[in-house]
Amino acid sequence: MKPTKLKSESRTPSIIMNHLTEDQLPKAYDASKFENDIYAKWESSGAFKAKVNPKKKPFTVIMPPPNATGTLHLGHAVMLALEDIMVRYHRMKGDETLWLPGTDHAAIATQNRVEKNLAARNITRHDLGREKFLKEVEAFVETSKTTIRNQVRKMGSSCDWSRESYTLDAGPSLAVRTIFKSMFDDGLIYRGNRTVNWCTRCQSTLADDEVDYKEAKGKLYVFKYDKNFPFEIATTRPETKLGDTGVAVHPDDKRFKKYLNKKFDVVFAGGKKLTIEVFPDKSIDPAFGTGAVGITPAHSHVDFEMYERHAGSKAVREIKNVINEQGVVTEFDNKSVKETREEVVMYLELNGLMKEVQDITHNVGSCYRCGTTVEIILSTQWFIDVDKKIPGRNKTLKQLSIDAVKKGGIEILPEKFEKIYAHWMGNLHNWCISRQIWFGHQIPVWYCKDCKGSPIVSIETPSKCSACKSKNITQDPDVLDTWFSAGLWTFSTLGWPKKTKELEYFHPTSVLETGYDILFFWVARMILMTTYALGEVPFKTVYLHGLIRTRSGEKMSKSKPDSCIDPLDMIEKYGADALRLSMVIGGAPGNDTRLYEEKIAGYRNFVNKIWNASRFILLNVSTEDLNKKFSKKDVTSTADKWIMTRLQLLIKDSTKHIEKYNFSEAGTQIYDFLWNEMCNWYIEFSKGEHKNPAVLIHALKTTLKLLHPFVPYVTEAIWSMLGEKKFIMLEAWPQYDAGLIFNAEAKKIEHIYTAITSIRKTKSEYKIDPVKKIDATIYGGALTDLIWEKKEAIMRLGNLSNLEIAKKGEPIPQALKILAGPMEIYLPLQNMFNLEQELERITKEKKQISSELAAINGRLGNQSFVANAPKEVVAQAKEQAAQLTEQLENLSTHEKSLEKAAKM
RNA sequence: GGACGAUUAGCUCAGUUGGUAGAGCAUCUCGUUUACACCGAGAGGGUCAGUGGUUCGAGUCCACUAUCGUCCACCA
Repeated sequence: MKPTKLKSESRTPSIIMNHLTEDQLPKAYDASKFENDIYAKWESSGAFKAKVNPKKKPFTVIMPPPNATGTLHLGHAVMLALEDIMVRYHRMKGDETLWLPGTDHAAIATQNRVEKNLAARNITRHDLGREKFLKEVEAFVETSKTTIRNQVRKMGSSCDWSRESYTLDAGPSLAVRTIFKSMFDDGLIYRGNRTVNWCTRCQSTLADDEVDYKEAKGKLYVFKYDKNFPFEIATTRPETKLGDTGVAVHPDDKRFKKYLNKKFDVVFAGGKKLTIEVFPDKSIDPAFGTGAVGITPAHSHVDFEMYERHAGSKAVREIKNVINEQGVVTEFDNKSVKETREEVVMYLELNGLMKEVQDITHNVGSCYRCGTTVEIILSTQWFIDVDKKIPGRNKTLKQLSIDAVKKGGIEILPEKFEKIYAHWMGNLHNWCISRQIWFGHQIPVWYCKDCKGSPIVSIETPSKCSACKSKNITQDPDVLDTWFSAGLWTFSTLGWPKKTKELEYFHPTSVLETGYDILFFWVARMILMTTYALGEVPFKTVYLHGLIRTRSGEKMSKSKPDSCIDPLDMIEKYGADALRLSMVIGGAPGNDTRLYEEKIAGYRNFVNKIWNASRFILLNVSTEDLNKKFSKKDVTSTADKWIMTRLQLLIKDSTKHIEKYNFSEAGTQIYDFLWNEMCNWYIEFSKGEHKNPAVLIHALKTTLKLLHPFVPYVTEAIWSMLGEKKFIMLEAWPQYDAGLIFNAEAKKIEHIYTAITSIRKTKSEYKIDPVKKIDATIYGGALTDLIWEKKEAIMRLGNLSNLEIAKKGEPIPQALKILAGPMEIYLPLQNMFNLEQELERITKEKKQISSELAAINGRLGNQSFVANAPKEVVAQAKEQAAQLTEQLENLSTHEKSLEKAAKM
């Protein structure tokens, strides 16, 4: 980026560095006047763009693509804030930094949304037909994408828009078909007739982790199929019993031994004839229910697995759906599940077959997209087999995915999620990837209507059947699970399956940052798909952030408008910088954080503080000062040395914390430095005789750079006012400089601060009007020279009318005496002096010091402590004890002299 | 049922190799002195959930208990 480019695009507020007056610099920073302009300048300058640059180290973040369903919420906002911090930091550090934005088509979610919109017009997707419906969806997605893009910009996200991607784009779609074919050829993708989770509203399958289990009250029915059946079974779903093929019991359960492997022909509700074979299975708990379980292989995953285990047994070989895709019980009266259940129960009761009905609570599965109760039905679907060895690799997909994390290729932060990941991955079985909706990547499989041979799996649309050459072929109508394409996201966005330079340079990506709630849905799928496709990890680090909750700890939800915060409202009201800080500071990685408006307002105040610190400096330095290059020689006074020392430590610590992903800690430290050390002390010092423009400017500029990843807008706004031609976002990250560390001076100046604080505190204790100036005398000891140097500041900040300074001297009667490090401070209060009050104050202080001293002496008296503790800890304790002892003696002397004076 | 996390000031939360507790907000007192009232100065407020252990020393490590929460499993 050439700095000269800036001028031609000057659309920012017309703030010119020279001749600044107070009128031109408003007292309060108004974010809304700056943010959009600054973003436009950044973007049009090309500063966000990354290119393959072998001379630099790449730093790559692929943005988790927001769903194409609509608007940005706080979950996106926190993600964008954290990623932008990482990205801006690395860019400043000099890495070639790519942050690639995109959108996810979110198959079911988006289709549902559009269907809902159509319903308002009384149209169903079937009225339109597949082609027209998809056009509706595409139109909707285009609008959503525009909305999302603008919202991502609002947050200040420095992502490379030239590489924006969408899961249904040609590139990612080709990647999807390529992987599908490859996995099919490897035997990892297969078509099978198995039980699946079925949403009767979405009319589609759901993967196991797309089912939410909610606790619900239900009934456990204990009954016999008919009078001839020898014992009772128990179920919560009597209507599914119409599909029973057997009864399983524990092989060692004596009660049922005599019935084992026997067949019973029974007549069940509605005259339904069933053949029930009693067979053994070790998974049955004899203590639960009746110890006998009716097996319904078509409507229970567990029963289906039992079917697979006992595939040789006639009892469980026949499988039939009794519930269809609409949730209608076809093997009864074609009524709903609920109605059928009632009728079956009534039948059992009327015929004396029901032994008892117990109230229980159990978990009921529901669709994570629409909340409808999920039915388990038998269906022919496409699956990924994670337990099959990959040809030529001698490992299963599951093993590959577990090893990627366990063997250290991928680090998950916070670490606790590594265990959770491993556990989940270990339990993964078949991943059902076909969905019976229209929107998404249509499965690249064609069937020949003439020869009915094997399905044709192809990357490109075939024109004829590969077996019989018939042109009478049709594509599988289903689409793929949205997470299938999302799983390819780190590399499908970089051009794969082509061997692009980008892929080689930017992949594996550096960090994947996302909410822990999609660890399984997405992160796990990415690891699985990427290690399979590329033989390398998709990312080196996974950073998981927590959920943003309301003040009372609930999940943010649009149905609760009172506590639900809209990020765009907050940006408008307080600015993006404030919103970013409110989500980043004050929480630990992976922990949920509560957000509420006062918090955001608090960080708005901080942003304003940055503005005003800068404002002070701008109004108190000259153009020449701003143009001058900082040199170490400019650091002259003790206060200068102090602030420089503190600044170096800040650079060191905050950088360390950012490197370790402790953004909250880094942000807090910079916040404290700016507000407390810069503003409350150094700038206050600078108001008098102690102004040093070079150091003020250098400290400000360095702090702004450290702040920039957190609050990009306000720092950029100020940067241009400081006469800088280049963007702050392109400045180099500050480096720790040991040459600017002045430990001795820094320590000395802190004694001066203690002195000022003690004077203020004592005046306050004595209820002296702060406006009223009083006299003071300081016996400075070793600090006497420094006190002379800072006399003006001490007087101004302590609000003194006169200050006498001496190295040491006689106690002053009728005066308050304060101890501040090695200094003795006397405040002669003349007529305000109250002996009793002063003696009381001294007693109180002595008591406090004594107890502190006792604690330290206790430790020092402990031989084990002295022998075992590190010597610097012991030395520190000794020094502290000496200091406290001295203070105590000093106070006692003072006390005695007061008493003596009183007697006279 | 299994696993994990949390419990620190009135509220929201920090506290990263164990060295003797912090921030913001809120509260109280005072104050518009050449950036900022979206401010400044000062104050009060915590036996760090409980019990025990390791240690010279524990908010921090270990064990158990209590309460709350999350995830996984799904007993029909």
